[in-house]
Amino acid sequence: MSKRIGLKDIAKSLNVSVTTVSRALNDKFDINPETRKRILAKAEELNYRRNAYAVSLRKNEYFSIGVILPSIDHYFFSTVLKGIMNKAHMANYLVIVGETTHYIQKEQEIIEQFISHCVSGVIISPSNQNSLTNNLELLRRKRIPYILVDRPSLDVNDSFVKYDDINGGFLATQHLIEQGFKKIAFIKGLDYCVISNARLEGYKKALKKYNLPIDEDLIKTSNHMDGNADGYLYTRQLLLSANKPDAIFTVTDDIATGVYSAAKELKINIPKDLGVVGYSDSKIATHLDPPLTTVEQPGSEMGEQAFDFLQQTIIKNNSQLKRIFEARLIIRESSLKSAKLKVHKQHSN
Amino acid sequence: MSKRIGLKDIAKSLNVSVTTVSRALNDKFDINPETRKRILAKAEELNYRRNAYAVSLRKNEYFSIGVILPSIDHYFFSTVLKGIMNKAHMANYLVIVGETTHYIQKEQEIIEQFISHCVSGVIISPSNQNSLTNNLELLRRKRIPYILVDRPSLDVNDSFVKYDDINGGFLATQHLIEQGFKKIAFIKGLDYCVISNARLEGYKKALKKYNLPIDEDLIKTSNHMDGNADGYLYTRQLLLSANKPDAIFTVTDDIATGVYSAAKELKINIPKDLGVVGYSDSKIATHLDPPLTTVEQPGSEMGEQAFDFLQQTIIKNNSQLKRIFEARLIIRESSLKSAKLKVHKQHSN
DNA sequence: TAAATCATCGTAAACCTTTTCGAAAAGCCG
DNA sequence: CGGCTTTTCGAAAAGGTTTACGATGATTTA
Repeated sequence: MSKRIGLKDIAKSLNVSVTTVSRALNDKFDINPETRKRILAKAEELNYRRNAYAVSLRKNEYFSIGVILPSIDHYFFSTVLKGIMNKAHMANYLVIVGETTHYIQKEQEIIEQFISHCVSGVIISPSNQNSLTNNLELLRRKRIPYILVDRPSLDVNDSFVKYDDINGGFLATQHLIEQGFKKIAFIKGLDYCVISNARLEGYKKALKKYNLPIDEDLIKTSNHMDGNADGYLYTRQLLLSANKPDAIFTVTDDIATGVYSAAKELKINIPKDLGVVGYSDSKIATHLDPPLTTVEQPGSEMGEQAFDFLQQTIIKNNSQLKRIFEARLIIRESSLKSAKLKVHKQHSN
Repeated sequence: MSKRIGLKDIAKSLNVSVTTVSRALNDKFDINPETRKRILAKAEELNYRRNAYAVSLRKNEYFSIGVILPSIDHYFFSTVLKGIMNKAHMANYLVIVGETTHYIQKEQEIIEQFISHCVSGVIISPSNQNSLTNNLELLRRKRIPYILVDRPSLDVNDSFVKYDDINGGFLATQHLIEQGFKKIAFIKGLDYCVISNARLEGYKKALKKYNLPIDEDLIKTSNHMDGNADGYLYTRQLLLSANKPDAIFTVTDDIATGVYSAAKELKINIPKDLGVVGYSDSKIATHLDPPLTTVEQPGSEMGEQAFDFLQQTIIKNNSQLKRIFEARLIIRESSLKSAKLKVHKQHSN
């Protein structure tokens, strides 16, 4: 195994001191341009590379950030990561990634690992609201700045980046109402999922605004593991009941795909007999037949914003940076009872 | 800014030496269990965390690997990353990720960054065949082991993990032929894309085996930037020409979605009037209408295998580890001319 | 010409750990 | 009780780099 070559090796082979070599490579002023040239040439010849560990240790600055995501192959999160990495690369930060696969235990291990590796900051989309308090406390005690992504914070001092899910739910539901659907079901996520609850709140708000009754029988809960299957089952159940809805709003696009399957099986036409609106504008949405109306979630933009916030916090010690992305409805065919696509106002309240 | 606390702080507050503290925290044998307990308690109290940089520097072992992918939000790559991270987490390796967005310049920068950060090894899915030689040379000169993912190597000594794309192309085409399709078009990728060429080879091989003519007019080239659009355009072109095919095999599922769009627009029924087979079994495949027949690419498995290979190379200095994953056709409705799903042998030759 | 300035370089400490070596103290044996 | 091992600990070096400081010789200034 060939030893990694360092400043010492260059110094020895040129009969100068390590300091001089360091000065040459770092473009310091107090060095003879002549020897500088010789050193650079030698460094090139020996294929020298800085040892970032030694540099960081000495200068006490660690140019790396950690990113913690629940699931990396989920399209939304992968775009968030893309946004983060894009900005991070430009700012010369190293990006260390950890995937929790929704286990709080793993989340904690990753955080511990990141702390040991002296990350300058962390961008995290917590797996679970309950775990949040304990695991984030680890970072707080170490005074490592962090930015929450797509999850609201429990601590008022936290910085975060999220979507306006309430308004998202509102816009989706309002759109269905304005299209003439009268009985709108909602398939939501688990009870402790704050995002799902926010969308549910928006859903209810819209119903109230248009004086439609809130029928708890039309609100179903998916356990979020296999959205497709849940969507299928609940849709069957809903469409076969006496209390049949004429539209379904789902908390994720994934669930909406299940709605499609059930509708097709029962020979119910989307959108004429059943309006459908999903959430997230995932890749699938445009490829469904008919294309799915959904609420946009520009993950990449959110990732970039998160990195910007983190960098500001690291450098200027800023705190309480918050950004709520506006919800934007993307209207496609699945919700258009009247075939023509009407222009629709995007904001409410 | 509160200073990071180290061994020294614990030592001072307990009136012992730094060595003793280190021994206690590392469970060495020559330490009094009594003092060990005191030290551990103090470490806990002060919320001490190892400085991984100092440890690595001293022990000269760097437990991290770098992963370089062309595009992180591409579903296949995100599953590869998932597989890698899964194994890496268990083996206690830090995972550093870089995304080239298909720029060889960026790929080089990332590699340089990784070298500086003393990664123990690299898993890379190169952006471009041409860049490969130069950029990998950087790693080779530093004797940093690397595993190629989903790209064949130019150097016979390289370790890699890939799919049997030739057989994949063969199986897909053979399946269409056996379903009764006579005139099968192929929409391929760019000319220098080795993967695309392998699938093309399989396509031709199948045609030859069944004594069907190879018609270059039926072979189209997508530039791989917007598969959907290319698929749409070429399909229109093909279906409107005199030399109309009755089936289309595409080099990616993405392109196949374009085929669907065009077919729907021209009111051509899939699969009755047009058989379609894609490649990759991406998320979309099952949600298309009809569900798309495609060739499987279990990215996660491949990622795990890549990590295993890398670890073996790091530890036992192995080389030339190669694994070619079998191609497996996933038959769905888009290719079933005869409605019944017949059992199909998976291997050829 | 003595003194002051300048350009260039080296010495040594520091960053935080681990590890080798040796030292002190305590226990054991005859 | 003298010599032995055993237990427990500390001093110091090492890992690769940066930096404060001092040193040297050359050049300029008065």
